[in-house]
Amino acid sequence: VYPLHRWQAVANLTPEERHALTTLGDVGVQYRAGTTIRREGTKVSGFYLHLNGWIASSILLQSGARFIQKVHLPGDVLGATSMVLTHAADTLTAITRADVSFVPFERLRPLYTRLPRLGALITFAAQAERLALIDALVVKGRASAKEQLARLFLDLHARLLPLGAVIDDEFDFPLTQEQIADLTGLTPVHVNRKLRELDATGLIVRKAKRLRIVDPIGLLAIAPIGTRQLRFEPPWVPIASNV
Amino acid sequence: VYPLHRWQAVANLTPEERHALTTLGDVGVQYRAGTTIRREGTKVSGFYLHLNGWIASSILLQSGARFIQKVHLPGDVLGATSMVLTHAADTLTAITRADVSFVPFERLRPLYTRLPRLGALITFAAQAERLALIDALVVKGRASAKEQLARLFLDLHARLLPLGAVIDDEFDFPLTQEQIADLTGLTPVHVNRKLRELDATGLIVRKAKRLRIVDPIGLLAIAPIGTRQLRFEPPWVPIASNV
DNA sequence: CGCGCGCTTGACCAGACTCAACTGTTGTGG
DNA sequence: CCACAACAGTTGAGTCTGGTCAAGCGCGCG
Repeated sequence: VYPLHRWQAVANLTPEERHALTTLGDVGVQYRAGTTIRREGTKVSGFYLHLNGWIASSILLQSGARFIQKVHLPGDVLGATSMVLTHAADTLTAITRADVSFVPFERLRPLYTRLPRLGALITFAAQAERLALIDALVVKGRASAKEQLARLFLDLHARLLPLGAVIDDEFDFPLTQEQIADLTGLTPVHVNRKLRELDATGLIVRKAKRLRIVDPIGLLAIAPIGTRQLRFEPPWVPIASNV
Repeated sequence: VYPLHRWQAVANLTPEERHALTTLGDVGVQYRAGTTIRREGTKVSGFYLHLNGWIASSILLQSGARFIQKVHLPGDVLGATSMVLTHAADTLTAITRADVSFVPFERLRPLYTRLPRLGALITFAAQAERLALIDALVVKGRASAKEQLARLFLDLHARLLPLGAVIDDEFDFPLTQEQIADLTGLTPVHVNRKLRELDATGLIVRKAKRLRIVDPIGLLAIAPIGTRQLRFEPPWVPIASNV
């Protein structure tokens, strides 16, 4: 089932809207770890709702290098940027075993005409993702390797929290160091060194695909940018009719 | 007047829609070069339509460093990401003398309810910007200084073209090297060296705040990523009623 | 006409990369 | 249940891209 926490964090959904969102996608499909869900450059006819697991959205450069634009978690909307294109902009790869639900683009059309609030909330989601990208860009542009890693861990922590996947500041962390490298734009070797450094400084503990944030305040002090608070029901979103 | 080319490139607007867009903003306000239009962290109540000139959207890091997230050109929508926040995410600064038209957020609400196609096109615009950010992020993450500069020039060239501001692959280029540095995440000194290198290689010519792309093919070969073609009237945008 | 900002250049430094070897872990098939 | 292959992680040595600091230059504006 598609979790609605991302939507409910920014608006009170009417039963009708909630129903429209939960029935939006096809039946869930499971992918094994390492499997490709959708490849960059293929024709696109829809996007995906993220039900379960971790999924990477990556892009290839002319040089053949790969960059992971974002690690997606349950509740996210996947591959929606490609709705302005004919061919997919990014490759979606299952990091762990993962479940997604496909949504043909056409199915959005009635949302805009019949449930304008949802149309506005789709804009909201896009803008929120855009903001996250701006932050990522700023960090990539002006922060050191260690600062980037600190931000990555805090970001994942904050996003896993509403999923109930964080216990005592510790959570499953399935990313390999190579994937962290593709995510930060660093090399695997350098990622390794800086990770051990963070570890040695007592800020984090890594063990068997789990990560524990030992010193959240210390990490926050390193992080190059603050966290953002999304606005609930902003004044441009139409008002719910039947609440 | 607010130029609609960005919108008309992706959809056939009805007269009603065109009217709604052109009457969306307040009367234009002019800012002198170097002036701040809106500062990061201040309360936001609306966004801006970009009428004229060059405008930078920048963000400060904890360290005090500045990063220019994007250079905006006429026809752009400015500061719209902050519509999901209470306080502005970015600072808008006029690079040249520039004109903008303010739009209170509330004014978008009737667009979603009464002109659902425009609601969908606002989502479209947000997704297109998001895509541009993904590309910028990928480039920042995996490209060398020279590659980044090549991409910057090609990007500006492509965006200035529909404005009629490019003559014989030459256009006004008001950015200082310090601003280019803030835009690429490099230092002004390094920007200078790489610019002269591009110049010496015969790829570009700089003179008196103008830039000429001498060897577009050569630049394209250096650029780390291709250009994207936006889809016209994608199948999720509601169909125009009275065309 | 001169002052200041933006551009240029040089010398040196450092963070991150490359290459390469080695270790530990995991999962799989005999 | 063990052997081993494959892969992830670790470590070291040397290099290079880009950063830092500092000084000089020149155009354009007041």
